[in-house]
Amino acid sequence: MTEPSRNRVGTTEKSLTILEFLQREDGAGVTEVATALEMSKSTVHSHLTTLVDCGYVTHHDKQYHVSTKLLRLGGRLRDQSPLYQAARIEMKSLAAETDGVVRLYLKEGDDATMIAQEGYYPGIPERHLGERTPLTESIAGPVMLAEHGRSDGGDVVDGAPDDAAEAADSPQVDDEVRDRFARIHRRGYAVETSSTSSDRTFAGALSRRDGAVMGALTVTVPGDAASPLSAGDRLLEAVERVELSLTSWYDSHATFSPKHSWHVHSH
Amino acid sequence: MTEPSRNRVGTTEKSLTILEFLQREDGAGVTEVATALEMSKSTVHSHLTTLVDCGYVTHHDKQYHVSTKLLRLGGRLRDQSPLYQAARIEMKSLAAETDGVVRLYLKEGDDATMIAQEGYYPGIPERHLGERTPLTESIAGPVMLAEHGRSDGGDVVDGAPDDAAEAADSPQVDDEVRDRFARIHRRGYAVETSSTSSDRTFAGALSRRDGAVMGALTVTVPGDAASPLSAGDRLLEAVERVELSLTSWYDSHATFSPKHSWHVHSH
DNA sequence: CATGGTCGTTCGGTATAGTCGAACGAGATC
DNA sequence: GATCTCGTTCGACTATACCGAACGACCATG
Repeated sequence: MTEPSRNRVGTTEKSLTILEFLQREDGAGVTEVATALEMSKSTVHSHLTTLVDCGYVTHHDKQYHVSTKLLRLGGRLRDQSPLYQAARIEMKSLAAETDGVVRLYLKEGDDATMIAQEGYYPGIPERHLGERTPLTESIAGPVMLAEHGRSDGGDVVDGAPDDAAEAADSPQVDDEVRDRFARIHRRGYAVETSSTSSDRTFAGALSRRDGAVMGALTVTVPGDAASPLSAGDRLLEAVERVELSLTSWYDSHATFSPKHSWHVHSH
Repeated sequence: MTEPSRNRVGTTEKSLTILEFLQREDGAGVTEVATALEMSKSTVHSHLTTLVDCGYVTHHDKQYHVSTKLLRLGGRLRDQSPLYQAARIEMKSLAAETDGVVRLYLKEGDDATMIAQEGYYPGIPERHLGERTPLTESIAGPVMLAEHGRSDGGDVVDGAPDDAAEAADSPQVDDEVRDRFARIHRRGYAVETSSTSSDRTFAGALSRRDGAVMGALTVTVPGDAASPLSAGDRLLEAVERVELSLTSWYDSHATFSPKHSWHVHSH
């Protein structure tokens, strides 16, 4: 937030700060924004009218709210991503057969972003659309780190200075992480039981044929589910089918589309 | 787009234009943006670095893409909306029982925005998350207009100068619109058969207890579905349950929260 | 009915900062 | 190794974003 490099265009930065403030506060008035962000009322008013004119903010009854334009722009990004295109069908059938909640994560850098969700039951641990969590948290991350390590062929923990190394920076947890990764490798997926509820979550990594980890697929079933065991096996089937569809997508789109490298974010 | 009023902060407007250009083009380089938007390269570079620093754009391999931050901000907006909170559970069960695709629309002004989707089958008419369509198109709109007219008690077509009046501005289609609305009133929901495929879509309006139309619920089933008749009845059940949950939400949150008026947009 | 308070909005002066063109360096292509 | 293209940096100019003050509306309160 505080300027790390000498970029430019502080005006845009200010507008986006106001936008995110409206997001956090679920709407606000002019003076409310001005006092909170320590700006003059007239400046805030200018920025808000600009955001309204551009369609990012609505202005009803002296209250400014963020509009659905952000959802529209973000939704188009998701709908166009090959990962979502490849996973849509399997997410639906996986959720239907396991009667659980299926979530699709996109790996970007050292974080995992939840970009799609299928199915719902009350009491499930909340996870918001677009929520970004570090790879070291919440099974979807570790399963990708483990898969990333396996694709390199060597040991992950004390191997190359990788993303995975950050997950095992403290030596005393080396064995623990190593064991966890070994278990993931053996089964092909990871399991986690919720600490608050009795829900079980199964997670599998989605890799391209060249080994690049693109994301992860997750299915959460309630503790009193009919057959919690088969959920893991069913997840593996879904993962394989998604990967198959994913590689076929890349094969068909590999012909001259340098623009659609679709951010592998490998380093 | 072209300045309708003398607002302010043209810089922000320029940044957002660049952002939307990246959205449309699925990523681009500096000069590509500069030539397309008729700006100097240095200016574009400044704006892009700012957007990157704020997290709205990623910068990999000399290509700038919009990031998932838009999805995150838009997703939080959706997840916090009472309409989505009230409809989540019913959307899931409705999709499971009809084996179709359930969509939730939010009424904002004279448009309907698709904010949630549950279920999927290949070949379904595409509709993107956050997509905004006029109320006169695509059943979700008309069903809201019809419900809006009913809540006013009078005839919609030549009644008060309302939102609905715009749907019937041309006199020769008055009867057609009136008949359609009457049919919707009689059954409680609207039906539409896809012109391209044989899919059938059932739509019902979601109103608050005071009569304000908040949105619409939609279920699309393939033409060769098992029991297409029951989908409409099942939809009605879902609509009633969502409305029940919605009014209870407003009752519990009515106690001093002027900020969460949640844009009824009735104007 | 009057009045003090709050809020949103408008207006013009001033100095900040966003814009532009030119120049530099890296990378690819032939 | 030469030439083109692209991304990035730098400095000067001036457009323009910022601010404070003032105005009008709207609610409470006396």
